Amino acid sequence: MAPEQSRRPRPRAAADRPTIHDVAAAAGVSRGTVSRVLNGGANVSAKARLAVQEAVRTTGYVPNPAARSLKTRRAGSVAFLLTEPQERLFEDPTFGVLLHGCTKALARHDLPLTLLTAGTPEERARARRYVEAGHADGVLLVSGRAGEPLVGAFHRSGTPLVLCGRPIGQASGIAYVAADDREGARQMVRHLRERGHRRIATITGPLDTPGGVDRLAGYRDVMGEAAAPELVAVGDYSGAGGAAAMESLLRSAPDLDAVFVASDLMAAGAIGALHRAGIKVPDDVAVGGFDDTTIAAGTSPPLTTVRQPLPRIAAEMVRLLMEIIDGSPGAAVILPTTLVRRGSA
Amino acid sequence: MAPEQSRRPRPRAAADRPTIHDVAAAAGVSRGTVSRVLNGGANVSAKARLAVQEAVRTTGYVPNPAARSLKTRRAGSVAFLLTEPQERLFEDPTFGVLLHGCTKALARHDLPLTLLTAGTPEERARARRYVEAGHADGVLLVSGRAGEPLVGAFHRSGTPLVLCGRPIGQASGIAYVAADDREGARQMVRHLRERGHRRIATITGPLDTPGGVDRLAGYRDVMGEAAAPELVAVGDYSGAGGAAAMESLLRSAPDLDAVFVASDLMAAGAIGALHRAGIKVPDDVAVGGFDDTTIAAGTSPPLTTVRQPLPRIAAEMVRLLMEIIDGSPGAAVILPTTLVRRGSA
DNA sequence: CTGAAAGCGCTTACAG
DNA sequence: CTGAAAGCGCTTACAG
Repeated sequence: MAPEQSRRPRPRAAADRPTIHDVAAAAGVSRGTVSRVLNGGANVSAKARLAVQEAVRTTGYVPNPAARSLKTRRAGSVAFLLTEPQERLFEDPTFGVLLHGCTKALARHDLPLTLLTAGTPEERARARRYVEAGHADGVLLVSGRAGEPLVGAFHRSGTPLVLCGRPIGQASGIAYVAADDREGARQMVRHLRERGHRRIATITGPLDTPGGVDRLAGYRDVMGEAAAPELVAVGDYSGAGGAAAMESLLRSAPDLDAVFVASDLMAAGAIGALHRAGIKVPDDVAVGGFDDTTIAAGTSPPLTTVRQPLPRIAAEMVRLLMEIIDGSPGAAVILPTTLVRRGSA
Repeated sequence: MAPEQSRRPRPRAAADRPTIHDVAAAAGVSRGTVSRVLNGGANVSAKARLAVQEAVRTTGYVPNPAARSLKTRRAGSVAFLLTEPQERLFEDPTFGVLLHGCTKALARHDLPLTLLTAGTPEERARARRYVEAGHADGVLLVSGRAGEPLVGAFHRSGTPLVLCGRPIGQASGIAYVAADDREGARQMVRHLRERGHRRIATITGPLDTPGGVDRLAGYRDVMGEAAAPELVAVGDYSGAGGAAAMESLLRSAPDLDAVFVASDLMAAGAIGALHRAGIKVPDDVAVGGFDDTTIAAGTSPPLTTVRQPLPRIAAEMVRLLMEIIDGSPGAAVILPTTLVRRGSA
């Protein structure tokens, strides 16, 4: 343990902040009545309500969340948990958009979002301790790999949990929200075929992720027997990994005329590799991506890609989590993708 | 108010979790002794300590954070506040890296990070309410524009606060951590000059941000009288904005032979614009960026840029905030940048 | 509709 | 070194 581990913040300033007692005194009512006004105002006379509201204003009262939490047994916040080893998370705009969308959706319920990252066993233990201490009312879990231990742990402990992406290698009954990865991949590969391409390669995501598995499956659905092994390279969702996979495909299948890449970030890497090899996009090789993040508009040529409705995914994740926290059994929500045509294919 | 605003989570499962009382009973000591063991263990006999530790293990006890918080008047968490209007935040990897770095550094103090975004007045009010309710022990504030109202508000209320980037248009005495933007810009422009470029343009950040102002100042330091007005275009830190600014420069100064762009994301946009104009990078026009995020390695050609030590900035922000929470007066920390040479200049 | 009272689960002087 | 007790600031049956 590093010495800093024991450093904890000191109390804030003075305890001169007004409490519910001060408000009650100012309004000339009991603390119970103040509390009732603050919590929906059932069974409160208009006169009492007005007096309390006025007193809240004049005293500048803000309820103490810890006290409220202690009594209600609700944390009043939700954890957003990223389970990935690398910094890769922040290389790919996908996560940021999701994070932002969840933050916004939660804000409408006045719930803040606590960010937890858990790439190492130590971080996993910390995240679990945090949630199971009751610090969060529920967990939004992003990027779980096959058999992610925290998914199982939270599922078993009854922690309200919603995943982003179809769970792989987990017990059934886990709530999740995902784009229709498989159909999205089909849309892209069909598009490439309609444009006359036949030797269509693919760069997949990691095969222990739903985006890796399902987008490859969609590719195979459309390609059928044309999906030769030398046309498939496994990527890792990074830009550098996309470039490396492209170079490998160029060696294994030099006659390829198109490539479907399972993420925009990898597609940007692949386009770079094609440029360096002196291959023109889309004239020599067409490139299709997946995600439609800001990366897509920025490549040269701009990337034809499959749009995941990320803001909607985030909103649905929050909606589902709220329902589960309220006692619903959860669900799987699959959202449609759309093909976005730009210059690369 | 939307109806969902009133929806709040219900209590978690049963209150069957062990409390400090159960641990005390199991260990055969008082609750006070359990608490002392849990909080550093001063003045506790070895025997009592062992008994308590064993009891904690057998009962599976985890302290209730709300109860602890109520008593100690510490929130036990820190807010990471992003004050920007757009989704732009998540377009630029800079923020993600910072966020990740702060999360990791805080984790070493066992403090979770709560993400707050405040681009609109409504969000600002919410963020302020949140922090001033005592939900956070301090605030890490990123991307404050000149005169950002929340900076002033937190500073005045005595909330422990550390900014990322030099504050502009604020009272003095606000703690911050920043890269040496001005010197970093000088490094890049000097490099371009050493490579023989003379008509060096620049695309700045917004001029109400420190990165906008200070990197432009560094450019002017080196360029001197060669910094003609037609060589300066103001960008907005977005990829599209970088492209637009580049196109504008190409019109105002068609003879430019290099451009220093104040962020990698804008530089990527600028390179795209140059490609579309049929201008070769770096042969016709050299391009230098700023940040050294993952974007830099992904452009074609790879971007020569100025590295901001983002992980270190994050670590220093957390270190400073901890000190301020502990009662220190704060400080300004300026970290050196380094030139990273790749293919674009 | 409202007040008085109990209690959520901790921490921390205060005695001893 | 340790226990008994007070109290942090709320909410919520319970009476009335």
